[in-house]
Amino acid sequence: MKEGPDIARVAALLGDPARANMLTALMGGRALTASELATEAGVTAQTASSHLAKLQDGQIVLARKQGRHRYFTLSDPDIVEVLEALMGIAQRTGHNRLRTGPKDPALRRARVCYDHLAGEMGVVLFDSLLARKYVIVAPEGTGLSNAGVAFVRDLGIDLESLRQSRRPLCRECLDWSARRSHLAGALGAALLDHFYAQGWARREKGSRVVLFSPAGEKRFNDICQI
Amino acid sequence: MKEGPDIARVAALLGDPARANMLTALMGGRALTASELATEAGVTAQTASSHLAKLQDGQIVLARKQGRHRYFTLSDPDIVEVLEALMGIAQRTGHNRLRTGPKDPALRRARVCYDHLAGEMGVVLFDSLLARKYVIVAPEGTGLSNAGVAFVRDLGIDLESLRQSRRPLCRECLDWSARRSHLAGALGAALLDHFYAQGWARREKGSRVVLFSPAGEKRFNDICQI
DNA sequence: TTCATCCTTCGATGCTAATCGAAGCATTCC
DNA sequence: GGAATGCTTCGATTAGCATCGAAGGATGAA
Repeated sequence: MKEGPDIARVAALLGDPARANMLTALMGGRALTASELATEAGVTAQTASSHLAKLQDGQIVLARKQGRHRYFTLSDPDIVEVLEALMGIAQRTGHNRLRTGPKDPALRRARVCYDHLAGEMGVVLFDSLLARKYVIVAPEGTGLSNAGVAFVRDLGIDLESLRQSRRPLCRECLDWSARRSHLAGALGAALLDHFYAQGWARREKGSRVVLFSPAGEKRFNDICQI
Repeated sequence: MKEGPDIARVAALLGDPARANMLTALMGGRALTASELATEAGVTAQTASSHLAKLQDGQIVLARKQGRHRYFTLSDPDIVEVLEALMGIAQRTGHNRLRTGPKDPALRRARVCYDHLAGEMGVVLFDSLLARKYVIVAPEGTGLSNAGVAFVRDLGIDLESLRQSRRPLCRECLDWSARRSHLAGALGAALLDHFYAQGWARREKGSRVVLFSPAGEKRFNDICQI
């Protein structure tokens, strides 16, 4: 009644179906325009505009104007985490809007969580990095060991430029489908980019699914090998 | 639009002020009756009953009938985590319902997060356990090292009975005030109980604040000493 | 049994907010 | 310049839901 931050205002922002659809779409990581989000949410442009104003006011999304378009992104990694956590609860309590189809297993297998890899393959990757002590979880924050630095360099990823961003290099993100953590942060994003660049995987159009080619999956398993 | 669990239903449940007040009260960890929750939320018993039915239906809370009372608790550690995470966002975006008073600093210092210690002191405790490698964060779950087992035994805590519960022994929980993790799980709860039992600390009545006595804080610092 | 307490159900009310049509800016394209 | 596109503002409508009064079970106390 009297102490603590006000959950209700934030939760109410996420609690409208149209807004939730928009946010789920933004979990795909690409910046989307107001009209794309309107389509995703299944509402008209006017309605979407009103919703987006509220989300922006509540600092859930960021807007960037470019030409006559306005591109929206999620404002903060914490938002991404809360959304994934909410998905976990929704899932467990049987509130899913899945039309059970081929998408469902594929989503669990490998999907984009904003800009990094989630799903079973994301968890496998994270676990293998932890098991080899390439990634260390410490009180002052998760980070790379010396061996981890070498591993990332060997993959051909430019660590220096990653370190220059204000974004934390490594970050845990709880996975709603696997109920385990996967790797987020600048490195998480860079690894997924690497998979794309090497042609191991690509995004399925219009969804969060990440499709690995047979050869790509083999290479992926190789680098996860302990 | 078509894939992934339905965030909106869950978030909407948390997004009503009355329900959010109830849930915040339940973060105190004690089971509360329907009428207590009505008072916390500032609504009549009828209204509270309707809200509680929804929360129960959505599997956010559990009800246990005892005599003519119905006691409610949060249903799941994941719910606790989501609530704390939402508090973090609400806080950062300046949506707090704090009447800035002495409570605020005290809440940041030490408070109950369901049934374990949170706030600065909770974070200090967790960090010190990690630094001494008493608690190990591993892919297959957070756990106690042999040294950690000895440490806990020395405190006079019965580990065997803790292990017998289905609840995980160690668990990380993100702290909204410190933006760092503190220790949850059966051990987290047992440690806080220990602090109470030793007379080092007590609950402030009607709030989540944990008050350490000067002597108790000294003892607490001793056991956190590396 | 009778009364009191705790909680729920029912029904009515009222408010909030989502929605969309229509119109108005802003920007880009031709 | 004019037309087209992307987005926002305004206003009116509507639906959903929180709220509470009144009444009805259930449990425990006397």
